[in-house]
Amino acid sequence: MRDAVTSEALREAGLRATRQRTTVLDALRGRPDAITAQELHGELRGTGEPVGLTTVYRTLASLADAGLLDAIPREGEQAFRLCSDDHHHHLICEACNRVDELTAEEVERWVDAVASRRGFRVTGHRADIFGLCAACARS
Amino acid sequence: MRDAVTSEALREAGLRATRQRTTVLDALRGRPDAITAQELHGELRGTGEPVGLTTVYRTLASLADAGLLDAIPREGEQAFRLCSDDHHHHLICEACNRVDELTAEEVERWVDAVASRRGFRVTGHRADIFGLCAACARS
DNA sequence: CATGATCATGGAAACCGTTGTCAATTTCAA
DNA sequence: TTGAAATTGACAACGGTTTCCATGATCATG
Ligand SMILES: [Zn+2]
Ligand SMILES: [Zn+2]
Ligand SMILES: [Zn+2]
Ligand SMILES: [Zn+2]
Repeated sequence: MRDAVTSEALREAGLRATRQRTTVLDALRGRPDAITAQELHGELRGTGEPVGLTTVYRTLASLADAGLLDAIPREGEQAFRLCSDDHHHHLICEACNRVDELTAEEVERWVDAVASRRGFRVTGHRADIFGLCAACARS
Repeated sequence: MRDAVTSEALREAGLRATRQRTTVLDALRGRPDAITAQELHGELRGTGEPVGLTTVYRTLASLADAGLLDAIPREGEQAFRLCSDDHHHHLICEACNRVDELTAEEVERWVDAVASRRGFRVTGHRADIFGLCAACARS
């Protein structure tokens, strides 16, 4: 019963709780870094619960659609990370791919101010910081 | 001699001022929207100054490297737009691809505050607003 | 339990934006 | 003018992602 929460989350996302999907979602839990479909496929390949590459791609896309994952663009490919429901921004380490969530009142106010000043109808915005996390910077 | 400025800009970027490169850079002048390599290649195909697709790709990449262009990521591909030298953010219309530059003191302060608070070594940041420009919103 | 109807899986092939290859051409300093 | 070095462009290759489709799992319903 170690994946009761996982199955629940999948069902809430409107997805059947298959072995593959719970495996993918479980692999994401507690992981501080964003990971790509290919990387995840590689990691699962070794374990007793492999998941087809196509299925990993599909599952990550579905979970991101459902708002359970954030898509973190990386050089030429796309990485994913479990995220909270609420709107947030990111602190992204380019060395270890760790992603921390940030709330940013000043950014939200900036967006509103700019939009109303220029008659712009906002559908979304993005504000992320790239660099080296404390651990990576020290080495 | 209508492209004296263009040639000059190319040379400053460390690139020879060939017909193809001046054509590409001229096509970008005065254009309010970001455009992809394929789109630009298509537009130039009709004119008397066509440029090979590979060359368009290479030229846009070089100009972006030189800091003359901003790369604006679009669904699965990359669009480019002439930009100013100084650091700035973007107001991006998803309908007409118009891109306006924004300066944002609040954002810069936010980045510094977050970084110093979490011992993060910043190498870059991004803050862009997506939606519909005044013209597109009204239709 | 059947028993279909629907959804999910995964290997292989296709897709598509982009980059590499390389012979022919152009640029530019001397 | 001239030759070394840079540039061009048709074409092939690349790599992440998606599509195909035959097989297998899931889930109502009787
Ligand atoms: Zn790190
Ligand atoms: Zn925000
Ligand atoms: Zn617009
Ligand atoms: Zn900034």
